[in-house]
Amino acid sequence: MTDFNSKDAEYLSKLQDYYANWKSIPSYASLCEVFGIASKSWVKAILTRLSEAGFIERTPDGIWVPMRQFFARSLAESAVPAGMPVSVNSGQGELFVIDEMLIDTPSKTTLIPVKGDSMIEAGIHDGDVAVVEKRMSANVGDIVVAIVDSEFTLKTLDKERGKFILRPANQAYPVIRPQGMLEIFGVLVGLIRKYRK
Amino acid sequence: MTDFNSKDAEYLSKLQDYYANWKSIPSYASLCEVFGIASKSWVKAILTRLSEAGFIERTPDGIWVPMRQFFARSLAESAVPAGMPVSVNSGQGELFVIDEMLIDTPSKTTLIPVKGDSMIEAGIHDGDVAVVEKRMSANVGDIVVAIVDSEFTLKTLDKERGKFILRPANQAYPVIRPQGMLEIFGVLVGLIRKYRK
DNA sequence: CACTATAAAGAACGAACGTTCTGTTGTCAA
DNA sequence: TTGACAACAGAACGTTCGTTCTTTATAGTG
Repeated sequence: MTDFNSKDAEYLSKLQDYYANWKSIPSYASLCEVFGIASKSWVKAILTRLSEAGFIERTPDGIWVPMRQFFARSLAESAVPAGMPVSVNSGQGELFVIDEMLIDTPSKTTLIPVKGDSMIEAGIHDGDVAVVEKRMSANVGDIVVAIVDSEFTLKTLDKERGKFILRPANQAYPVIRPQGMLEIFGVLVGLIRKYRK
Repeated sequence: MTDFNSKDAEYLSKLQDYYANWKSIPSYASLCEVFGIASKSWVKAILTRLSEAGFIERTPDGIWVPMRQFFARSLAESAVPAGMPVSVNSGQGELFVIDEMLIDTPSKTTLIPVKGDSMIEAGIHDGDVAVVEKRMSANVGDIVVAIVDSEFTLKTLDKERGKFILRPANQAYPVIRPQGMLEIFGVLVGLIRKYRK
């Protein structure tokens, strides 16, 4: 048994595509097709290495399922894809979310914890989890996740004298008028909140 | 093959208990234990009747999974249990929610669509889905689902001169001072919102 | 008492699955 | 040229699963 290597990174990528919208439980035979190989035993060897590297794990049923960090490398550090059961650490306890509506474009949807209360008047609180669909463009009035000073910020998209601005839903926060191009990460499509017990 | 009968209602009840916090995929052999019988073929006959009655269905993998109305009879019409993958029709699209933290007491947790804006200052909007843990009692400061005039209402629990009152988070709504016993349905433990696309 | 429907047990069988072991390439360095 | 190793392919085996068929026990009814 060898270690995780560059070849395994290819298989990891294929497995990510598979898990992004899996409709059936993976078996070694079906994963042969996913990997494009013919050997069940080699599939097992690959999966074993991927699990030793911490990307997947086995349920008590023996089913290979992805772990939290499975998709982490391809996304921002705080973002986790929806469209499949993933765990998001939002304060205490874990929250699992599957959104059927989002399954169509699963890799485009991420969950991002909300920090601060700049959108509190829109009912979006500190600690809420935002369900965000990754898109480059948005419409005026949409609540968007924009990248300002290389940080995520959640604001309402608006237009002022022909230029896009980011409007907070909190009087205490200033309107953001970005110089040049406005970099939009995605559009808010859902929200999840958790009350402490 | 006979129709759904009273005996099947017993099995339905046992199946509800099983699905409330299933940790493994059901097989005919494992469901023998759930039902307390020894015959796989009879398990299949039972499941077939339950599916014809609309309580469960089979996935393309052949796995028996509960349908939406599976738990409906034991709960209020608008309430659906969390703790397992269920579908909640909240406006457009379906929303699937599993909450690991709630799995411990799954049958006690329900999802209830929020109507009205009496809690809007607490960031709870019309159309949001409230995750409610069914409890008879609550603490002052908790947001509770109470039954007032045989209707669900979501308010903050407070105390005034030794008596419990229900305080809305909206100036336009009055404080509710129930006569006699205050009937509490449950405590708000989570919130889910969905923005139209 | 005989008859019949219901409720369940149990055997039998093939297909699918996971696991292990052995065999076959291809590559690369010594 | 040979040896070693990585990257697979494929056979073999035991187990589990779902399905179907047959048989048995129980309860009710005329």
